[in-house]
Amino acid sequence: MGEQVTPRLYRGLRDYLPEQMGARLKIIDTIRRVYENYGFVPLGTPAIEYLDVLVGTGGQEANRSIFGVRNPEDEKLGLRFDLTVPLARVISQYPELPRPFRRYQVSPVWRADKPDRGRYREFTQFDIDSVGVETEMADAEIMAAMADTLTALNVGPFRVRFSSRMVLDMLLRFAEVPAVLRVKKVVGGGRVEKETVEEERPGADVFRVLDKLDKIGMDRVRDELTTGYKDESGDQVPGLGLDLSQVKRIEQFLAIQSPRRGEVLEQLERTFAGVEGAKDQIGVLRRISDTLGSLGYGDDRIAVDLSIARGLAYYTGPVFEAVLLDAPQFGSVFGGGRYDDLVLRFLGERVPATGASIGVDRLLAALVELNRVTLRHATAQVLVAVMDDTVRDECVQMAFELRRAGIPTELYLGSKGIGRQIKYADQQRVPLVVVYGGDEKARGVVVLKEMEQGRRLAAETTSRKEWLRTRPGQLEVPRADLVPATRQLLAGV
RNA sequence: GCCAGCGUAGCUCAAUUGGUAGAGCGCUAGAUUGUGGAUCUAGAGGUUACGGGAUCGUGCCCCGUCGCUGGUACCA
Repeated sequence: MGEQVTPRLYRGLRDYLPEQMGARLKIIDTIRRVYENYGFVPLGTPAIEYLDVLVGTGGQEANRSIFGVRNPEDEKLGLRFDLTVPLARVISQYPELPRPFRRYQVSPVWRADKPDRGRYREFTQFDIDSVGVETEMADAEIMAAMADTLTALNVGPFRVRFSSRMVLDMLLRFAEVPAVLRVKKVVGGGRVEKETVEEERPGADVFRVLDKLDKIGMDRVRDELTTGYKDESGDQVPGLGLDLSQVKRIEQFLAIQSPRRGEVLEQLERTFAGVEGAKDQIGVLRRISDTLGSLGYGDDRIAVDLSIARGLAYYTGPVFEAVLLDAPQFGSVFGGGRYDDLVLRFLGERVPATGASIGVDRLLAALVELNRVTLRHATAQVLVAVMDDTVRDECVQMAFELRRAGIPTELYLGSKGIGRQIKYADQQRVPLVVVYGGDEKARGVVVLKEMEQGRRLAAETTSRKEWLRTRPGQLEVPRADLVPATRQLLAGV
């Protein structure tokens, strides 16, 4: 025999054992129902794409943490890192597709990042996007679908928040932040000698810092915008070198907060009164807010939050994200926005598009933590136990009667005794067990065992004799009534 | 990527100043005359992450690799 191989999983990847997989599929079904209710149509694309399709000809795969793929022809291939780039390719490749093209797609994506709590190298995204629509009604519709999805998923209280990339661009103008910042940065440490170098950073780097506001607080944000600071571990965090008047204006902007959407927008309009183009952009947000309001999406579920700074490189208009209020540590479970440059790379033209993406795995992790999903190993509602060979044929018959009646049923195919069989059902949380042996056969009945009820009653007795005598949670029905009696019991479970 | 800590049975952990590994839970089988729980009995399961070094001798010390955890950076 050859050398044995250690069974193991590449870091950042997971198996989905039946319990988790069942819960995932349920989540996916629920989301899909909502998306189809909005009339989005399904799309599928391959996991593997040409590298230049993924990253453009610039070849920045290093900082995009793409997994490469080796093939026999030695071509430059990679695994998709999101579902939006494949969508852009499809839009460009099939001009015959109807516009607007409103599609949903649920697929795994891969990123070669450092795995972290709730962050994996393979994870599944479920996206909706509307391509070819200019109107902000499309953005409002995406947010409504986000809210409806989270409601359908029974995640508990949540908040969808939105802002706009344009608003943040205006902030740079308002605070007079230049397009290019010169940043002093310490490199090295450890075995390499430390030295200070100067680096050019885009003005939009300000947003990267603002995004940390929740996490590190205003004092630290102020430090990082100006001179930098040393954190607990002694690491020097470089500052962006802004001056105090610039920071003051940014703080003035960040102070615009209210649980009421209308109020935030009013304040913003006042603050940005002198900024060119501000009125138009704020008008877009106001129309979105009004539309949502008239549809019954109140301030409790959807809010305007100017601190959202997600994914700026790529968005060109409204941006949205959703957080679970009972599980804020999971961050944004659902996010998106408008990105009108989607197809530029392929077609050289602008095609307006807006959409959102929900992280199925992060969501499941949050729901497990919140105790809002039941992890059940079994799909069967009924286990037909087999007492011995003399009743085997009839047990097989019964199992198929139940299946043909549409009741998910497992027929016990192992070789253990009746006690083990019931334990097997117990461990997998199969709610009902059919027991049928010589006694039942002689009397023309079957025994239906309600496992959950038995579990409760078992706690009340310590004597096995008593436990066996009462046989908690069992009832006998005529053999002929198997299917209707089972159906009735399951309705009560 | 960087910093720190950790890595002993499926899980949670124990093992006195270095003297060649143990418990609970779980699992398996059985008993309680055809029933989950409780109880009782028995059993399986570990090259102490991996590789090297120092030592008469190491789970324990040193070096390296890998993995995990926390922090930090990154996150289209």
